[in-house]
Amino acid sequence: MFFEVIPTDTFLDQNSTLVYTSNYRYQPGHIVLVPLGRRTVVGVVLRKLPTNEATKITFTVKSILKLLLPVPIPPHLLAAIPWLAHYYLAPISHTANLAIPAGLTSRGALDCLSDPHFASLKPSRAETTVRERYGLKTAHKASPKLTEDISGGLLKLPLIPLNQPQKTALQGLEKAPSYTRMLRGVTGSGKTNLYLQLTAEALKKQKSTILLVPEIALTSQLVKIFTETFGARVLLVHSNQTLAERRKIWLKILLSGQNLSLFKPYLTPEKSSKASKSPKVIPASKTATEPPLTAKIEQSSLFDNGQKSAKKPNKKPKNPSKAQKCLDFSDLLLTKNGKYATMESCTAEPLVIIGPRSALLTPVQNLGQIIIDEAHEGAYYQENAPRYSALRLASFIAGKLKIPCLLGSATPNLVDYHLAKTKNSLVELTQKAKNTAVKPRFTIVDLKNRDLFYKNRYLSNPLISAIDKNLANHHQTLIFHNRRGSAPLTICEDCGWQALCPICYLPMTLHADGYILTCHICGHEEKVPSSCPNCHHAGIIHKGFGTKLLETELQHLFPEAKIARFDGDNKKGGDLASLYHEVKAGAIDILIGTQTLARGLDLPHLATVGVVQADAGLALPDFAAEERTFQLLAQVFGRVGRGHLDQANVIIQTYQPDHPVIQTAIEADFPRFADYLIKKRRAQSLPPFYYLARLAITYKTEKTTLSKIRAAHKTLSQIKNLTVSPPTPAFHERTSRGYTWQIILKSTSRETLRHALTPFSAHHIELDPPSLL
DNA sequence: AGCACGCCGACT
DNA sequence: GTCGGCGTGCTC
Repeated sequence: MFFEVIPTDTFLDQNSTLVYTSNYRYQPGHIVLVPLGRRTVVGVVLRKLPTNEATKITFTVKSILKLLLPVPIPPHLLAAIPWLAHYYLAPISHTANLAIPAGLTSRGALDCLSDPHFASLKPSRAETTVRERYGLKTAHKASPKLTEDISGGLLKLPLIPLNQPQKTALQGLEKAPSYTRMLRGVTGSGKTNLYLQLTAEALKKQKSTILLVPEIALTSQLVKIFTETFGARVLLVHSNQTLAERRKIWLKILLSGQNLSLFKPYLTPEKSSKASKSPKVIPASKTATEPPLTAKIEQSSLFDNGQKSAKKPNKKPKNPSKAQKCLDFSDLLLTKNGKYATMESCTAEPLVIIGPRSALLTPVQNLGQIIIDEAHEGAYYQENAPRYSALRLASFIAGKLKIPCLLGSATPNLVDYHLAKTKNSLVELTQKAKNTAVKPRFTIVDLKNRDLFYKNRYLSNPLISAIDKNLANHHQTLIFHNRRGSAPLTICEDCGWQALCPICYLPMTLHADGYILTCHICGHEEKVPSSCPNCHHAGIIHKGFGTKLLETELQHLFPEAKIARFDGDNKKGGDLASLYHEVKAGAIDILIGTQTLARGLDLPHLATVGVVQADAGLALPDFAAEERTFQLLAQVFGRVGRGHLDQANVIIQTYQPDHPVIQTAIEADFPRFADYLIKKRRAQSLPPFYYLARLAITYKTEKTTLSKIRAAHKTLSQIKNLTVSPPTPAFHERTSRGYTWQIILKSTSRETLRHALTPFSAHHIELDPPSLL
């Protein structure tokens, strides 16, 4: 039999899959080990080749070496691999990596042999089953409990009853004509409540839910309430987990509700009528001719408890049967009595999986719905290859499984909003659930009017007065500024030398505590030079200002105040949680923060929000700058006026008081903002009216880069229905990999873009970039 | 990723 | 003349 296999960790282009042979009945979705060139890589079985295609094979076919996991990944996940590769013009071997368990890369495959969660699937002498090993209850216990649960005591906490607008919204969502629908609900309108309701309903139907969140923060109310409501059914996936932990969860999801008796058919090789007709076949034993790596893998079966001692490097496998024994799962499933541990009585146990982008690619068997919270968040877009949007992937999966995919946000991305609206799948929740909420009083301070800044150059007089007042009343003030560190630029006054990161060639940010320059891209650190490395002049100066500088200024202005800074710099310290507790308890007077702080914190003692420069984000040369500024401001403003205090005010410092983004953000009028932006986008031929793509070409030398990009430009310019920008140096023009130039492409047809870019698939291609920076 | 193949620059 | 740099292409 011949199988089409998607190899991982290779640079095969677009849709190249490879053909391998085996006598075992592999299923689509099986994760296997295959020889590739001189290497051994992990691959995913896409399908068994039909005989008519198999007979056409002219090349020599190698054998699949081993089955790595007994259960194939679910069909929707398998289908996502070629779909992503096609939709985003990414190498299929890269998209395949997304669907296999964390850390199970070709390089890591050997390590996995010693990973207990992979290796020790073998039962002990006792009658252990795979399910028990993973703490999965067998159905005869779990199943009846579940039904009771839903009608009565399933939920650990009762659901909060929906109010009328929420009920109406729920009905609206049910009526939505497309699988993907959007819930635009203002802060406090009770989106979470709807998510809980939908999840409970899915559980009732024995269906699992994937709930995507931008990131799992310690402070996340959403995670807390879901765990409290659904108990052990909730599985969290997050980046703080070790590879082994994530793999364990991945496996738990895969095996949850699996009927293990299904494995039986392919445990036995087909009583093969000898190697079939035309194609030349290298049997598994022969492929392991030379390298020690192959020999190692062949000898140590994944299911031999990973005893490394059993391996003798350099020793060649003795016979084919030994190698093929890897496929024999009988010891995995055999009980002491020599019977197959059949799981026929098992029913699928529905789960609630909560996690970031990657949680979408967990192997859920009985998926009933996908919910994406804060669907506008940039975290749903994967920045590194393969670049993709979790929203689009979720839509694909939803369509494939004919299940709903719900996008929830107060300030959705324009493209998604427009799409939902035109597809009649937009439901809006415009009322706050609690009527205790107060509308904050907004004060706009024009940064051009320097009379308002005589007390401090960064903080206006009204803002300083407000802080004074709050200190007297033991209320909190939040100072928002979306720039970390002390100063973003360090330059030589004399010769113009600039402190650049030696790796990224981008300006480094001064962190005045410790007097260190840090690259916010790669994390590189170095000391501030005492004199200019270029001209030896002593006049090194720092320009611009960040949160650390504001902290110093505020401490000078209010020496008695307790000040805390929340930004990416103290995030990893782990003290964020304790800091948050202090803040919540009211022990902190002034909070300074970047967007890290803007996200969903509930601050009961907060009376004033001060935005240091509201238009800072608008200056960026990027088509998405306006919507990101609106989203950020809406979030920041939303921190105050939640009904804890009877007074709330927001002070906005800006150079552009009349800018539509600032105006609509103050009025919390998303529809009007969307209307303004959609007109602009139409006029400028930008998304959602045009599709965008970015082609970036990198070479060692500037000369090569230029000649290649010019050639690309010439070719692309000849294509109809395609707008091609002149070649420009990329934002990160110079990196350690070389020089990068780019071309921006626009078209009303995504297909045209894909076609045009296919010949350049070896380069960096980004389709639907959320930003052009 | 690795590895082979092939095309231009400084050397015994 | 060749040794060897890296830029390019291939892996069922």
